[in-house]
Amino acid sequence: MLHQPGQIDLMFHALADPGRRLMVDRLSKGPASVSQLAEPLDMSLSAVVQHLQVLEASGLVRTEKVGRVRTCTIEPKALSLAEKWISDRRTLWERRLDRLGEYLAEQTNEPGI
Amino acid sequence: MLHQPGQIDLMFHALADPGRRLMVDRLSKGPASVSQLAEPLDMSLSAVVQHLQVLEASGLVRTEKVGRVRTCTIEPKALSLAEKWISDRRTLWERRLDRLGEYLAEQTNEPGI
DNA sequence: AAGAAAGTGAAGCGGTTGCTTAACTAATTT
DNA sequence: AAATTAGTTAAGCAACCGCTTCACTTTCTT
Repeated sequence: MLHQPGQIDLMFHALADPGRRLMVDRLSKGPASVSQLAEPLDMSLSAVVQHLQVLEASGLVRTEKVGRVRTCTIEPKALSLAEKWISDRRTLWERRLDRLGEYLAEQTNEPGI
Repeated sequence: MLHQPGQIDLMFHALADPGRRLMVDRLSKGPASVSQLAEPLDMSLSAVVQHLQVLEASGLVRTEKVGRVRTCTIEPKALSLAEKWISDRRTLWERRLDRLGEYLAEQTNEPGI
């Protein structure tokens, strides 16, 4: 997956919509056609196609059309990328907290107190 | 169609904006005041405050005002929650892929072929 | 060949978002 | 006490989003 600038923007934008997250959730359980994706989604098929375009543009979902049915699958590498963005920030903060804890422990164990 | 958004909705909505992600990024390096958050952000202080409200409502950022300065910190537990949402879906898919691989290997090693 | 199924594209509409400016409060400096 | 700093709130506006309907194509099924 080529990591062009803006993919993170596209992915987080794509994940911001509850309907699209529901589609990702469905696809995490296995491939599905557009109609299958639409089925639990109280909206028109057309709306689902539009959401799908957003997901595909973000790289989170890959689709292939065979005959008249388009089959959709999630792209785990793209999911990892979003996951990593969050994880990187979280661990940076937690490392900072750890250093602070060590420093405080050091201070209170100082012999001169 | 107004449905009560849960924390996951609020968090992914909050993370969808590049400016807010930049604020989270800044806060991952340590606490900051509102003005410090605004400094690299080519927009008015007022706009930054509004972004901050979105981040705080989502639980991703905690703030505390002392005197006239409000200090902001990120909430790693909230970050983990978003991280876990993605991770859960990704690993579900990857486990599925693994099972499929095992099945295929079994089939091609079948003696009767 | 006729009809149904699966999806696509365009136009349009109302609600939401991100931003601005301006007027304001409260805390700190001078 | 006056000025400055730090932030807050409200009003308003342009752009964007999610959705609908309708017209359409392509691919199966009968």
